[in-house]
Order: sequence, then structure tokens, then C-alpha cells
Amino acid sequence: MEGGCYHSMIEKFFNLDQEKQDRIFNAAIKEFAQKGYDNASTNEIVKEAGISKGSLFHYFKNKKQLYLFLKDHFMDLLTKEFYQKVTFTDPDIFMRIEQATLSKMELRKQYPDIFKFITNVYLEDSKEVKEDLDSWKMEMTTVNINKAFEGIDTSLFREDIDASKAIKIIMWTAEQFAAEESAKAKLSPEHDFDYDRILKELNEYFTIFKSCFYK
Amino acid sequence: MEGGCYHSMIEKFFNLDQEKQDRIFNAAIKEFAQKGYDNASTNEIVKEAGISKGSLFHYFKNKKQLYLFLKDHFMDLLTKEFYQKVTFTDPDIFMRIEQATLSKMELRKQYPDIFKFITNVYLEDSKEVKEDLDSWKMEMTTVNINKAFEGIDTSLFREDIDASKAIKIIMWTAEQFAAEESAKAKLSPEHDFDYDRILKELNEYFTIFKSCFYK
Amino acid sequence: MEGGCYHSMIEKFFNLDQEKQDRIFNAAIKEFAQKGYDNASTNEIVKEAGISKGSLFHYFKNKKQLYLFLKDHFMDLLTKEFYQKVTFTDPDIFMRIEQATLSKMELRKQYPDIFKFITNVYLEDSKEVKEDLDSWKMEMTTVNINKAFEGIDTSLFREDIDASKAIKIIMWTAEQFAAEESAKAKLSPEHDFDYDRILKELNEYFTIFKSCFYK
Amino acid sequence: MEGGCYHSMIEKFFNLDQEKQDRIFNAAIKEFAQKGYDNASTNEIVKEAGISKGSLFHYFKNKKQLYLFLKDHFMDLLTKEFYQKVTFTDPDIFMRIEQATLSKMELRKQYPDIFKFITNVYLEDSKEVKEDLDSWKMEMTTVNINKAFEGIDTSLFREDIDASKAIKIIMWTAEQFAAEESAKAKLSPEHDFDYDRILKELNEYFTIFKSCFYK
DNA sequence: GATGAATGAGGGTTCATTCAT
DNA sequence: AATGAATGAACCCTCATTCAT
Repeated sequence: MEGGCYHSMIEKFFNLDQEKQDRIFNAAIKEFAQKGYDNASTNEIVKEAGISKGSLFHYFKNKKQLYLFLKDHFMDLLTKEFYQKVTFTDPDIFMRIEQATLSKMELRKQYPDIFKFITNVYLEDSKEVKEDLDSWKMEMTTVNINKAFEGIDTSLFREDIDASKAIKIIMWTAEQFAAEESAKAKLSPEHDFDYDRILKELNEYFTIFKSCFYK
Repeated sequence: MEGGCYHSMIEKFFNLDQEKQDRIFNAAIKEFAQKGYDNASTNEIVKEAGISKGSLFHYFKNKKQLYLFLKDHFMDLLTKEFYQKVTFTDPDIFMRIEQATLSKMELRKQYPDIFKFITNVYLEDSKEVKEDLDSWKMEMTTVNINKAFEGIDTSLFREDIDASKAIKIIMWTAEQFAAEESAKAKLSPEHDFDYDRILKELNEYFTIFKSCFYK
Repeated sequence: MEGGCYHSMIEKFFNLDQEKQDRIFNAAIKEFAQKGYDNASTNEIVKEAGISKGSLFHYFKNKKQLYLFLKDHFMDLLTKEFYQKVTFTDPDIFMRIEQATLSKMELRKQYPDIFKFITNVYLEDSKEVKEDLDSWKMEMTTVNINKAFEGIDTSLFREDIDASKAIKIIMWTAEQFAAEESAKAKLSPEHDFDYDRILKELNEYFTIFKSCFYK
Repeated sequence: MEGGCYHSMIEKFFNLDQEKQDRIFNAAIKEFAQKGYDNASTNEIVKEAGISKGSLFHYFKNKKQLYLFLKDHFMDLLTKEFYQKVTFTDPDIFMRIEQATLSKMELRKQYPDIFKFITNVYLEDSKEVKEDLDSWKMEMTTVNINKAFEGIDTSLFREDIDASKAIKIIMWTAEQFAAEESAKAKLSPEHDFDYDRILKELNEYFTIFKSCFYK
């Protein structure tokens, strides 16, 4: 009911030369990533993008549409890049998680603003976009979990251990470990990521898991 | 540089009768918890608290000082309550985590607004308070981890397993499990928390850990 | 000073195929009729007409010229249609007014948007077109009154009554009666016009007038 | 549901010194009277009133509340003044209408902006206030008609004439006559009202009515 | 000590009009 | 001739903070 001219407007945007599209993308992503939906300022976006106020609302009918569009567009981008780096076919869960973790770290390094933006979308709490995001979040969670678990070889696990719980433990550990490393990096931003150390440490956790969960 | 008259102002606040202090506390906590720092409105706070605009800025130099004060004050309160419920002396890590988890759940039920407020402080991303929060977060993390690990009996762990890593795995699992349950509850708010089921499920994870990590 | 290329622009418009002209006419009339001069949006007009923004301002120098052109064009059209239905030759004023009233009702039914548009032109109060409309309104009033009074047979009126005043009373009554019915219909839009009842009631007024004013 | 803090805000307004209230009244009335609801600019109002943007919205929560408040306030004022000048007790309809017509003309002269504002309220067509105005208009019409007709001595009318229709004719004539005079005055604003001539002419109409409708 | 009126910058959004293509 | 991207001023409204009382 709201998005009547959604497509025609976005089309206008895609007819711009790539360089201008990028300026707008970068400015908007950066602003939303830094300040969240409510506090992001369209004024800042247009200033940073070097376009006029009117132009922004020529392409996107309002702030909300801009935000939701960016979410869809860059979620797509990250997802595609992610699945290009990770072939979710390896039956060994540790290989899969290692690949996924590495891949995420690379994405975070390659597209720091986009990564932060998409991460924040999951945490976004603004009333104005709540409804649209909630349904999307629920959908995403289901899709991702299904994809991640597809074809894991559970025959390697000890029979007295609930494989699905074991898998959750492994994934949570990987996630929290990565989050902790990211948090460290954020609080002392001068230090660059030392992928080798991180991978090594992650593998130490995996070694523990293998010695515990595998036959 | 900023907090010149910090103390004298807060003193004024503490000279108020308890009932008025509470009205201000409740109103402010609720507003910040619901909307985050940037979107919280001092107008709403004074309206809810039934005081004048001038009064608020009489007790607290500005919105930021009010926020940081609330953070300190209620972090203290929650921490004290927490350590009253949990005696972090039990050498068994699982008992300790179970106690901590239960205790947190009780606090969430007992002081829902305060709990939400303090939780959100950790996620707060506003530029205006970023600097002050970041240093505080770092400090908190260190303090809590140290406290949590104090006196854990690592002699129960298998010797071929790095105890500190095992403890991290256990804690991360407990945290993520709780987070997942909270997220579920948030997306379908009609369902009330079923503490019994949750504790039972958490213990199933602990059973796995014991069978793996313990001698 | 303003209308420099007035003619050459309108010519461009008349060179369009009739179907396109009509699309523009309909879209513009509808928008102006619904929202008045100031609030009518050229954006809506071009969207509804299916032409580009540039085109509109290619045919009409600006919003004002478009409006004034529509006013002239459709006032002409309605006037012509009106005088085709009503032969203002009947010397009986009541027949004439009845014909005129009926005729207006038919026009309102036949061209609802145009009718509403022209009606609103008389009530239009926008600064931007005030000057142009005021002189036109004055002219129109004079013209119409003269036409309406032409060849009325005043010999039927009692000699002790000022015929011109009697005519005014009759016309004002007809007008106000019609206005009151329209107002009623507007406030309770579910009721459709009941032309028969309205005509019958109007004739009851006329019967009074005949019994009073005629010899 | 919308006007929660209606009273408390208006109270703020009434606490201002009279001179400031008047500045705001005059500025707002003038702007609304000239441009109608939609096109009236709160910017213009505050500029003309010599107050800040924020102040206006300190007294009135939004443009709509301001408008509706002005409508109520000045409708009250005009009504009170009107009924002070006209004692609607004279059983002779002509005396009553003459008084009313004179009274209206005086009000128009005394409070030109207010009079125009209130007149326009009846014609206001903006979506934003339509609902609120429609119910009010319907109520007003009923109230006024009832008051106007109360205690008219219909025994003077010829028995073969429907008194209620005769009264309508008389009132419509008076109204339209007055409207026509006002329109003339508006289009050539240099001429002041010549009340004596107008009253004389109105009475000529009344003479006709008496000779026709009275026994 | 307590008040609440006053501020003005900034929020998102719409607009008629221009002009390079 | 026809397009539609681009403009920037103006729209209503909210905000944290100040200061005279």
C-alpha cells in the first residue's frame, strides 16, 4: 500500500552513472551505519554525496525507502560475496565454520561500512522501520540457519552427544570468538587484524571440539 | 573540562526527597531504555516525572550527564543485587553460571526497565556518549571477567584441555543461548518466558560439557 | 511582461494529437478541481497525464498560465453547452430559470470535473492568480447578468413592484436553494441527488412568486 | 485521542501578556484568512507576530490545533458581539433581519480580518481539517437556524403562503443582497460602505415582501 | 530552589521550474 | 520536440538548553 511507485523511483536511481550512485551509496551507508536509522540525517547524506536535497527524494520517496533499499541491496551484495567465498558443501563442520569466519572477516575488512551497516540492521530498533525489519529478520534467521546446517556430516559425532547441540556450541563459540576479536579491534583501532593469529586461535578451539565431540 | 560543577549539581539531586528522586529515576530510565540516548526526549522525562524543565537541568548539567549518572547509579544497583544473589565462590563453574543466569533472569523480571536500560548502555552507539562509554565498557569487561573467573576450580578439567578456553566455551554458550531465547521472546511477544524449560535446556548443554571437559 | 511567448507555447499544445491534449486536460482539470490552485501539484498532473515534466512546461510557461488557459478554455466550453441547452429567449422568467437550473444540473452530471473546476475558479483565493481572476470575475458577472435579463417580459409583473428587484429576488432564491441542496449533499455524501424532488420544491417557490409578483 | 494536552498548552498561551497574545492572534488570523488552511505559513505567522518558531509550537501543538482554536475563539467572539447587537426577540422578521444585516456589516467593518477568517472557515476545504470542520459546520447551521427562527410571528403572513418558505426567501434575499454589496466593495476597495444607502435599498426589498407576503 | 517561556538550528519532505541531453 | 534529473527554498515540527522571574 505504501510502496506504490517503488520501482519507478529506484529505476531513476539506477539510471544514474555508477560514480554518482556510489557516492550516494557510500554517504548513506556511512551515515546509517554510524548513527542508526532515527539519527541518520538526510542532510548529512546529501552533503557527503554532493547532491541536492531534492535529488535524494527524487530517487527515494523517503528516508525509510532509502534505508530499506540499502538493506536489501547490500544484504544481497554481502550474501553473494559470502557464498562466493564459502562453498557450503564441505561436510566437515569445522572447515565450514573456518571458511565462514574467515570470509566474514574478509568482508568486514573489504567493506567496513557496509558490514557495519548490515550488522546494525539486525540491531535496529526504530519504530519507523520496526515492522518491516522484524519480518525480514525472522525470514533471514530461518534461511541462514537452514543453509548453514545443510549437509553437515553428523556421523562423525559421538553417538551419546546431541549433534544439533554440539553444532550450536561450535557455531556460538566461533561467533563469540570473532565478536570478541572485533570488539578488541574496535576499541583499539590502530591495531590491524592479525588473521593468522586469529585463525590459529580459532583452530585451537576446534581442536578441543574435535577431541570432545568426535568419535 | 566539562564536568566542572558535577558534584554540586548531583548533590542538589540527592537532597530531594526520595519520592521525587524516584519519579525522576523511573521516568528517565524508562525513556532512555525505550528510545536510546539520542532519541530519548528530556521533554518526555520531565512530563513523566512531573517536574519542570528547568529543574532537570538544575540537577543535571545536561542530557549527557544525566545519562552517565543513571548508568553509574543503576549499574551499581544491579551489580550489588547480582552479587547478593550469586556468591561467586562455588568452585563448580556450572553451578556458578546457572546461578548467574537465574539471577539475571530474576533481575530482568524484578527491574525490567533498569535491566533494559543497562543492557542497552552496552549497545549504545551515540556519538555524544561514545567516548565515555567505550572506556567504561572496556573496564567493565575486564572487571567482570576477572570476577567471573576468580576461584574457579580448574582441577576438574581434563589436563589435555586448556581450561581457560573451556571456560570461555561454556560461558559463550550460556550467553548465546540466553540471547537466542530473548530474541525469540522479542519477536513473538505474546509468549512469556518459560524459565523451567529454559533452565532444563541449558542444563542439557552443561551435561554435554561435563561429559567432555571433566575428567 | 509575463506572457511573452504565450501564443507560441499554446500553439505547440494545440499541435498535439487530440488524445494527448485530452489526457493533459483531464489530468489538470481534475487536480485543480480537487485541490485548488496552490495545492494542485504539477507532479500529479504529469503523472496522471502520462507526460514528462518538461513537456508540461514546454506547452505552458508555468503553472499559472496553465490554470488561466484551462479556465478560459473550459469556461468557453461550459458556456457554449449551456447556451445550447438554454435558449434565453423565453420571456417567462420562471421557465428561463428552470431551464437554466436543469441545464446546470445536467452539465454538472455530464462534466463533473470541469463543472467543479469552473465553480472553484469563482471561489479561488490564491494570491498568485488573484489579480487575473478578479478582473475576469467582474467581467463575467456583468456579462451573465446582462444575458440573463435580456428580453425578460416584465409586462407580467404587477406595476407597483420594481421588476428588476423582483427578478433579483427570484434568481437569488433559485441560487440559494440550489446551494443549500448542494451543501446538504456534500455533508452527507451517501445521498444521491433527487432531481425530481428538487425541481418540485423549486417550483413551489416559483408558485409563491407568481402569486405575489404577477398581475 | 489527538488533543491530549490541548488544555495545558492553550493555558500556556493564555498566560502570556495580552499584547503578545494579540500579536499572535492578529498574525495568525490574517494569514489564515488570506491564504486558507493549507497555504497559510506558520513561518509567516511567527515572523509577523515577532516570536520564534519554537514559541508558536510551545503554545499550540501544531498548525491544526492553532487553526481550530482560532476558529472556536473568534467564532465565540463574533457570536457574542452579534447577539449583543441583535436581540432576537422582535417578532417582526424584517426588523430582525435588518438588525442582523446591520450588525453583520458592523462586525465586518470592526473586525475585517476576523470576519473574513470566520467566513472562510465555512468554505475551508482542506483535507487536514475537513473532519473537524464538517461536524462543526453541521452543528452551527442547526443552531443558527433555530435561533434565527425562534419566535417569529407567522400570523402576519397570508394563509395561502407557506410561511417557512416565505421566511427563507426573505433571508436568502437579505443574504445575497449583502453578499453582492460586499463583493462590490471588495472589487473596488477604495469605496467605503454607505450604510444608509444599503439599508434604504434593503428596505425596498422588504417593502416588496410585505406587500406580497403579509395579509 | 524552582519554574516554564523562549530560542533557533535542524529534522524529513514537497515543490515549481530549469536545462543539458 | 521531448525528456526527466537536478535544484534549493519553503513547508511543518521537535529539540536540548537557557534565563528571567
